[in-house]
Amino acid sequence: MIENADDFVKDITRMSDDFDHWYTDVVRKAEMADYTPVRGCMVIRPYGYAVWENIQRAFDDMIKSSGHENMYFPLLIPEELLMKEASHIEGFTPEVAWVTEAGRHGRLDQRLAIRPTSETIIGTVMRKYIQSHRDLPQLTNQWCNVLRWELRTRLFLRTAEFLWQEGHTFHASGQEARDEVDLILEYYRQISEDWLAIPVLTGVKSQSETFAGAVYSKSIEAMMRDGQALQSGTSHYMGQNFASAYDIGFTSRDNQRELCHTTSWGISTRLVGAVIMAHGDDTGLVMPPRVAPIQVAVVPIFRDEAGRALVAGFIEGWTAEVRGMGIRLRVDWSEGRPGEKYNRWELKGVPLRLEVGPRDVAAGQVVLVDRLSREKRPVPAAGLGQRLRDELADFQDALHRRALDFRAANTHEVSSLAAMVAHFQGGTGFVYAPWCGGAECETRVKDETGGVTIRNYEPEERASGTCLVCGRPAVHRVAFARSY
RNA sequence: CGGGGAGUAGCGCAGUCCGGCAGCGCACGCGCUUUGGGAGCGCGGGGCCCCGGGUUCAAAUCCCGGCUCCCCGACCA
Repeated sequence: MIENADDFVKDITRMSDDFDHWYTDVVRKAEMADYTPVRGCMVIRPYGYAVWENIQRAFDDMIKSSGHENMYFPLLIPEELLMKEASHIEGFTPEVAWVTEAGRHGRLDQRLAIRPTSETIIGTVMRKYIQSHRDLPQLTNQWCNVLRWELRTRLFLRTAEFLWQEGHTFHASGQEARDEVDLILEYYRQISEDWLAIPVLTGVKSQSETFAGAVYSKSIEAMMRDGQALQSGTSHYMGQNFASAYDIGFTSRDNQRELCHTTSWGISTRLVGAVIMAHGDDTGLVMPPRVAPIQVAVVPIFRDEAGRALVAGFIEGWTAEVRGMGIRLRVDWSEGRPGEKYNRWELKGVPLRLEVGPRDVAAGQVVLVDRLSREKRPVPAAGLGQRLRDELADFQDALHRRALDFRAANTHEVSSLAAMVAHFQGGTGFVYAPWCGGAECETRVKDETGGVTIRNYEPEERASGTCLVCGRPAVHRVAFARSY
């Protein structure tokens, strides 16, 4: 591993040599995030945080358009509250951190959990606001941090503390709650595919991977460039499990006391890691334009003060127009040679670069370079804003198409456990197989392959053939993969 | 929580075995020359050698105790 301090591509471990080290090198050298003195906790640096902010904005707009409202709930959850829903406790207790002292003068009569997720406190609070069927549905969301004491951490993908949104909704009927789960899953698909250019499998999780306390969980599953799957968002139907444990009820139209049906759903800063691992290459990051903090980097080239002034005047001639079209453009006036800047912006994955020197000024043009092909194309300065807008849209599409092609090339189909095991001896990617629905067969695959699991499946899709493990009639066609 | 590795300048490391002036590369500051794919030369600043004890004339180095981080597994968004 090369770990020199200078922030250049020559110091990034090659992806093909060691994907894990490549990832860590890129995250740190592109100034996305870094380690801190706090165990398992990262600092998200401005360039990484800006990506998260863009994701936040996009998703926040989506949920508000369908009537969801943001709230904020306490970070600390009294032990008694956390402990009401049996399977939820079982799932989360191992990774919960506790506050057991409260300063010099404070007294705690019970310890307080630092939220690992907020079903318990939100349910407890929201029950006060739900009396009648007229109060439903309640469509709440909060943007916050949570803490889960993970033993093994990885920047963005798994840290003890992370940022996310958690939606929690309360409904009068099960059907309405199940529709909510599907609506949010569709939003997540759009965020991933339309904004991040990462194709995903949408579907339901097997029972063993269902959220602690849920009736069923759905997910979006993306493929990283090492062929491993990344669960990138989840949407859960809780049935009346939480409503029952926390007594979240309402009076129905015909004056009957009924329990709510609830959902919860979340996406996190893990999505930033997904962008890095789904699109990056040996040169560094590749940012999808729609969430790229900088969409166009301009590198001025000049020899002396006179040249500098000439180039500066030329650039000023069109930056206002470009920015006015909502394009995030940055002119790099920092010291340093052009070559150094080319490499820095490529490392950071900026989709488009404009090189502008005296020759270009004379010709009334700029040299356009895109991060995918890295070919140099002269384009006229006249109408540059529209040209850049088109190029960014094309780039977004090309990146998505590349990811689709990559996934297709790394997706396979098998019909027997032997074939599954053989594939994952050295192989990666998604492997579809018919499955009977039995947990034992799922476990068997995991044991025999050393960790391959069912990512998700389309519940409506009926499988033909027989279960890859037990040979009984198959019920579902499911996607298997190694996952993060 | 098991196994492994590492804490020395902002970053990456050598020095530790065999005790004896605190080093190298990059980064950083200044000057000059440069600038269309990672510039060159010169000068310069910067240290709680992870923490606490012990041994010794003398400890980055040896001994004892502790802390932290990273990697690999099992667990997880």
